[in-house]
Amino acid sequence: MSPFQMKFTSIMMEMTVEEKKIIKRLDKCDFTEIHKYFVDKNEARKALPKEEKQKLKEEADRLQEEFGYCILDGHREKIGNFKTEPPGLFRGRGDHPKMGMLKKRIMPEDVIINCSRDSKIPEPPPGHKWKEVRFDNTVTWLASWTENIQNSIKYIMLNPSSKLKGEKDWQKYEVARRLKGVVDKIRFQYRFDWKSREMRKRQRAVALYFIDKLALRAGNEKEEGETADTVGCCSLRVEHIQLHHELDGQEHVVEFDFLGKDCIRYYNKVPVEKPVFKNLQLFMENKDPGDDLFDRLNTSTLNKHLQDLMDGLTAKVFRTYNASITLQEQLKALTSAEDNIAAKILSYNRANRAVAILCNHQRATPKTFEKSMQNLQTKIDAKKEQLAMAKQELKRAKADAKARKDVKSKSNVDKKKKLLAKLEEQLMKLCTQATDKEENKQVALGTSKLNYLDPRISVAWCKKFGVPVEKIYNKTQREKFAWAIDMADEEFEF
DNA sequence: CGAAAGACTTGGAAAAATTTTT
DNA sequence: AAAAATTTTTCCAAGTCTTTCG
Repeated sequence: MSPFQMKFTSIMMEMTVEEKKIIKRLDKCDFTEIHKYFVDKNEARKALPKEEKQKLKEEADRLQEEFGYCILDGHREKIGNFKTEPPGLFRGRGDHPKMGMLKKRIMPEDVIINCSRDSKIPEPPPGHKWKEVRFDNTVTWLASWTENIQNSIKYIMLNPSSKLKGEKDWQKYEVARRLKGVVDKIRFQYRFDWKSREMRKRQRAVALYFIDKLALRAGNEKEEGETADTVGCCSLRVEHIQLHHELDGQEHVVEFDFLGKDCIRYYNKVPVEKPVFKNLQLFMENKDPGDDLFDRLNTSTLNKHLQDLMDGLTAKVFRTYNASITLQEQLKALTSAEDNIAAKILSYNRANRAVAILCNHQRATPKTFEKSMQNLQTKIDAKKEQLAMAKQELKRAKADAKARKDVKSKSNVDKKKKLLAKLEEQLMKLCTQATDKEENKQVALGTSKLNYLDPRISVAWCKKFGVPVEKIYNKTQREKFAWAIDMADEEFEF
């Protein structure tokens, strides 16, 4: 049974009286034919002749050109998502209570346009009207509508390459850099608060320790039954941790096991400082598994406290700070100036990976992983064979040169030496690739690279070690991080 | 004040595009 | 030139945090 056959009430509601006469139970329906119809349609599109595909692409480009840009403060800026989302079945992630509900088509009558008073106001499609046209320059969105599944607002906003988003991004990292200046004090403070007479403070201090040490998310409370059951730091429940006085030779170990954002599992066994352990025991006393671990704490009181410690400080700043500082430290520790470019890039990826692991950015093992690993191994074996051959040839050439002592045979030795060196370098590169791939099997690097790592750290590293920025950031990423590429020299320090 | 609404950032998977291999 | 592998882009949410409302 497909996941969607679980939840059909919203579809039943959309059916006409006539349809309801024919279809009484959706779970008894056979959908294989309609499924096949869409699969075939997809195939047909793929099999289209070249010219037809070209035409389709041109049409898409035309749409992008006409609707994909706006003028902000006199500059033409790219829009991130310039189309509304099409109707369809809501999937959601993990065990979502609303899975399979019908997502309705967005009509012009649902859409609010936000633009300048003196701009050319976009025309609604013929025969339609916008819900509203407003001129609010205190917000950044260009259009919005309310989506019918969660009843939340969706927005049309600018692309990350825009000046507006770039400046916001820069600000974000500047806040994180300010945290660097006060983090020692804050750490001292929360250690002190572990002993507070007030339970409220103790919980806050332990939670903050987790957020800082383990890069947990804040964990806002969620409306039950509206979304999948996931948690962050403040919303952890007793059932999500287990205490071990001693485990695998370590003392005071906390075993975390819970579903975080997007239902990604967080599993970790962490030795903690003794007062934390004692406090956790206290927090768990006389509670059921389903009870809140931090019953005297929520994200808004935590953030209020953080605001008092530093202007602009919130829980997520710790994630940004710890991610960026980790990248910087790891790059420093792993990079050697005398390495070749491939080895330096491996070092970069490893530093990036350390951050992704800290932030728990996981991915499913790619479907083709095993095979592609095997292919790589085959290449390595072939290269090794070539190398062995080249070694023999060099040996022979040397013997030959020794016997004949002429110019020609000497230059032949040089040639063989060069070949050998080239093959060795190629083998090294392949092995490096294999290592990188294996270590990256279940780690997703993209999110940290895009959202947590101050791009100036990477740019400075590139400049310092002579690695072209294109090796680290692709075109889109370079556009997003244009501000940093512009700004950072090799001396930049986070 | 707490709850709801609003605005904006962060997230992995799937689709599409591009590159490499056969 | 087709197929396979890899990289990039799109998709569609799901979080965080701020503002507004009752």
